[in-house]
Amino acid sequence: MSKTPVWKSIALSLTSDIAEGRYNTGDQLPTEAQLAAQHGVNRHTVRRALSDMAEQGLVHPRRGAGVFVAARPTDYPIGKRVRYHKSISASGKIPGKKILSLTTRVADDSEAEALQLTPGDTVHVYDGLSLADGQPIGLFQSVFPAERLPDILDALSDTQSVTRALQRCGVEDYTRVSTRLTARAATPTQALHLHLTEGAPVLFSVGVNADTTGIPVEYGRTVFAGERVTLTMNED
Amino acid sequence: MSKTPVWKSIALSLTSDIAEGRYNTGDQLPTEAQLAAQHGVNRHTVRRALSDMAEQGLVHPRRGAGVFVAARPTDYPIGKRVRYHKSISASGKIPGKKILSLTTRVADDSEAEALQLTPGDTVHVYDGLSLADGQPIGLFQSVFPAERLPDILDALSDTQSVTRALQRCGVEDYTRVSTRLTARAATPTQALHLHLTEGAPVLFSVGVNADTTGIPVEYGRTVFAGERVTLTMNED
DNA sequence: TTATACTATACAACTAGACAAATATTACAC
DNA sequence: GTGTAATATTTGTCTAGTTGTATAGTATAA
Repeated sequence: MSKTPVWKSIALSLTSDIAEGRYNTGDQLPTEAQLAAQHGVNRHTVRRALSDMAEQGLVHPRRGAGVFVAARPTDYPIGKRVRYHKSISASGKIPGKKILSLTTRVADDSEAEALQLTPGDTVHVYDGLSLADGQPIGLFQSVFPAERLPDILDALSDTQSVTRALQRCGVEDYTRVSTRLTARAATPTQALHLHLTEGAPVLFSVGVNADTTGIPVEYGRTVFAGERVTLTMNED
Repeated sequence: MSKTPVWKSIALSLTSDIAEGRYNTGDQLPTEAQLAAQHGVNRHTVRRALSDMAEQGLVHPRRGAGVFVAARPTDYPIGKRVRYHKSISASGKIPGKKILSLTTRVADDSEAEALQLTPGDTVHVYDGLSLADGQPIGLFQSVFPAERLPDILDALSDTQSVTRALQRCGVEDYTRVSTRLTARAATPTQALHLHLTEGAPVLFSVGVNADTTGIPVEYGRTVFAGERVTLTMNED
């Protein structure tokens, strides 16, 4: 899907550098070799970009000396509009949740490992959607050990809150043991739920919460709509 | 009557070659033409197999260069006191950094705010690439207050390490004050550096590090290759 | 008929390396 | 200091190889 040739994006980058005054008229640009290294590309690709700029009269090369800035571009590409993102706290206190399903089944391998269960143990699963101002921002799945928390599903359907449901099941307090994050492309199903186009960037988060004694009580996976969510971590 | 398509058996054959260690991560596979000749098929059939493997993240083609065996996703811990070099070595990979450019300029608004500077103050800027086993995993920009750390650029070009450069400039220790994360689509330039296709999901991270007295010393922005990086947050 | 799997060919885009030509820098004689 | 030769640096050019893409054709099974 990358229609723009590499050399063109390099030419654009250098052109905007000149336009922004990073290089002035008469200045020598970095050598072709340096530019190639900076952009992680072959020298010939840089030459292709420079020759394009030379044709436009922006730079003029001198063999043995270097490439020099000839003039300012009359018009240059301006940066794309910066989008404003809703800032969501990473602590999990997101206003508005919608229950998609509450089920009970056998734990799969990754769930068993995360919750320190033996294969074959059953788990309660909470699938849901996180909302902010009515807009979907996250699609999550919380997995709980059924033996430890037999009544968690009832508590969840009442409160819709993981924290309060756990409290009602005797887990006074819990802490986040681990969190892993990565960026992915939205699957069709995820795109549907999060009102995104297929392939849009999403934040994929996997985490485990444990009670005060260190025993895991929840294994959560969340897919955030990348364009609508910024996770903020404050260490204090 | 084997129903399995030819390209699939080729993909399986190559996959097992990789699994058996006949090709190691980072190795270049035989060229498409060679593989086509070896299997007695057309190059397009080989390409079909390779594109399937690329989708699974097993291999990573580079136009003009060849097809290379991809590395497993790298765990990248973030938290109060994480140091890139240590954390990557701990994951069994060889860490590296590549300096793209070292410059000095006036701070923009967001930088001034993050570093608690007054508008017009100058900053030193370190653009670079983070590597694990030679593969690019992150494209970063570190901004330092010039007045507080006048010699940081020399220290950086010597050590390539933010931690050691700061130490040499009198900052014995530092901690992460804040981190913000979101998912985005790779721009052409970012895709170029990180060896991704344009529009591939990337993790965008913005963070501030402060010294022991709480004064900001570094404002860092990083773009991680989503398919090669998992951020791990350890709460300690 | 229609879709599929594969073949065949051609060209574009990029990498890789080598060497030539022009220029800049340095060392040294005077 | 000045001029000159030697050396290093930088752009220009060439050849070759590799992946990406587009178009057209063929055999086969549903």
